Amino acid sequence: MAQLPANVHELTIGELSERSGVPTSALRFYEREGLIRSRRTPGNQRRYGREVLRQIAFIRASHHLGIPLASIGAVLALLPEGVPPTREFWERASSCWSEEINARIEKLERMRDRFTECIGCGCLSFDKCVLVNPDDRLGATTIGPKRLLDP
Amino acid sequence: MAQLPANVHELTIGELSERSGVPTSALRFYEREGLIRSRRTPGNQRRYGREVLRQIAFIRASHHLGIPLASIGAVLALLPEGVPPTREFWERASSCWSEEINARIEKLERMRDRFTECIGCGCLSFDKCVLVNPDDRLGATTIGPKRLLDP
DNA sequence: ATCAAACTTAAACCAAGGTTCAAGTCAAGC
DNA sequence: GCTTGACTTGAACCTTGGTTTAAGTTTGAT
Repeated sequence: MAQLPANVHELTIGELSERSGVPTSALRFYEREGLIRSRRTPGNQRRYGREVLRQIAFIRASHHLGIPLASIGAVLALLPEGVPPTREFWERASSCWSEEINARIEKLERMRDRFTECIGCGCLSFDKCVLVNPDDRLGATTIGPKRLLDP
Repeated sequence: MAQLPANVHELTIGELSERSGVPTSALRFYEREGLIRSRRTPGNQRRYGREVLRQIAFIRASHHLGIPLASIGAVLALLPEGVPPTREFWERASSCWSEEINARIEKLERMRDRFTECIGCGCLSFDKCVLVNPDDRLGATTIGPKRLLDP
């Protein structure tokens, strides 16, 4: 056996993977995409601080909500280095995602109703039906850290 | 100029594209995927019957709802050839999609609430939080023409 | 010093839903 | 019967969120 933690406060990628349940390949991917960071040993291996565990929890939960990684990354980029994020930070992030989800739910409901209506009236035509060729620029809400920056 | 319709009842791919607003590349793709069909001229060019317009309206509306093309194709495959589909057919398809959308909405609502709760209690940990590592096999509803076949 | 386990990288591959391109063929108006 | 725009095909490419593989390096216990 080898590769046990030299430093109690730092995790190898394997340990981080085991504790988080996220494959190492995904962890490296997250790092390439700028969602998490690591220190490197003199031999170029990754070492993670404990705060990364919570960040990964946030990534997974957010991603499971359907938030794109790029948006999650934009929020995590606001985290100051080293300093543990405040609870307020997570709460603001949460409300940010909630709004996003609410918008998505409303959009789905609207579309469902339109579709049923559209089928009901038998139109399903390119001229009249909003669903067939939607100019739905309204639904294009921006996901991002705006509301975190601007409380 | 060239390629005007030889037959009033048939459309070239360009005409179909123009009338439907769907690029020819997408129309060919739909055909490759089995969602629509075409007759061929002796010179191997596609000609479409007018009924295809309505099928494409259905495809676009369904797809805009977030239904995967494969599921849409499975429903369209039930259309008898040549015979114009009954209104009942579209209504059953509609209710099929509505159920799917409702399930998706409910799932989103559940997740939104869990996420807020999870952030609120400050857990966001791998052990306790359902969102971080969900065993959410319940949400894996099958989309398909089952309900159309089995009224 | 040695050894195996764990790590490193780049590159290829997957799904979905197409778009773009190259190279060649068809249809129709004149 | 020629020209020109519309059509044909296959193959490569795109995005997102990763996984897999190959080949090589580091770590730490013995």
